[in-house]
Amino acid sequence: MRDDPTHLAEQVSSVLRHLVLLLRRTVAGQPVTSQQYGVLGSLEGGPRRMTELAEEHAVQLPTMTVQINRLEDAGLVARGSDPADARVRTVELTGEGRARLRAVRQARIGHLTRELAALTEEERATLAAALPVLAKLGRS
Amino acid sequence: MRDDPTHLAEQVSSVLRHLVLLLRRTVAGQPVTSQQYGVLGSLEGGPRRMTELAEEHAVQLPTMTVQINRLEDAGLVARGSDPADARVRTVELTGEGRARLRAVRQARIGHLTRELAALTEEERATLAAALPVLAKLGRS
DNA sequence: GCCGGAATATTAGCCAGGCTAAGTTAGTTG
DNA sequence: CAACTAACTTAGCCTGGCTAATATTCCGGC
Repeated sequence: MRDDPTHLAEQVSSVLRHLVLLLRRTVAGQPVTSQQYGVLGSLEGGPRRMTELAEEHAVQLPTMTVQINRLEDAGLVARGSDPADARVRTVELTGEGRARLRAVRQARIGHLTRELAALTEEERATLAAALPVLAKLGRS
Repeated sequence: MRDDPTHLAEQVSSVLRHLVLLLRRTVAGQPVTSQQYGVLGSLEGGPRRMTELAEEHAVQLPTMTVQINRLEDAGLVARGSDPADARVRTVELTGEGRARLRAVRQARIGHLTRELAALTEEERATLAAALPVLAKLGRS
């Protein structure tokens, strides 16, 4: 019974709770919120339209509008227009936005790297093996 | 270089993002929010005081006050008093609260169980092996 | 060509859930 | 017993979700 799905589900549930709390602690008080960071990340490859951003982040369009408004006020992104379709607004990183993104990413990866460095080689291997499985969850 | 901490950190970061989005989808539209569910869970073993709850959930006391107000309005918890110290308020599950907790827990575990059942035996074993490692993160 | 419906965004107004600062009440201690 | 500390609550602010209601703009059929 040790490896039946229900028992495993309870364990996963408990670990997930731990990870969520950990994330909350890690993220608190950074120069951009985690949502803002996520949006900036989506813009790294070039301008995107509002609908794309909303879908990618699984939020409604008005939510993304507000989010982008804040980022625009902060000078991290700029709105533009699609010459081919006057309905669509595009959003792209400003120089400052790009710099901020880099800095926050570095801080986050650095934090996580230090956590992982505290593990043994074997534990890291175990974790690495499980990542593809975790990535598969919810895709079914 | 495949298993160095920084590279692994980037992968973990990406998987975490996936899991957070997954959780959000899973949780949306349930009869209690995930925070409320968490608080109800803390009360399962009997009455608790406000400070305890706030600490356990890593929020400030006023935040917990509001949370408990809502749960009380919904009839899921009841406030009481500590006879030994009139300053402290205790919080406990009502019958309805206990029933709701059971129902939501069952729904969540069920959902996760179905996800896990879609994996192969081997994938589940890989995941199970990684759980203790994940649980260790952030405890350093 | 233009009229109605679809697509793209935004605005407005609501709710949950965080926070800090300030206030109240009750214990504790010099 | 006066002053401090502890436990909560209230008030006011912010982020980040949502839906419903508006512009605008595009496109297809007549």
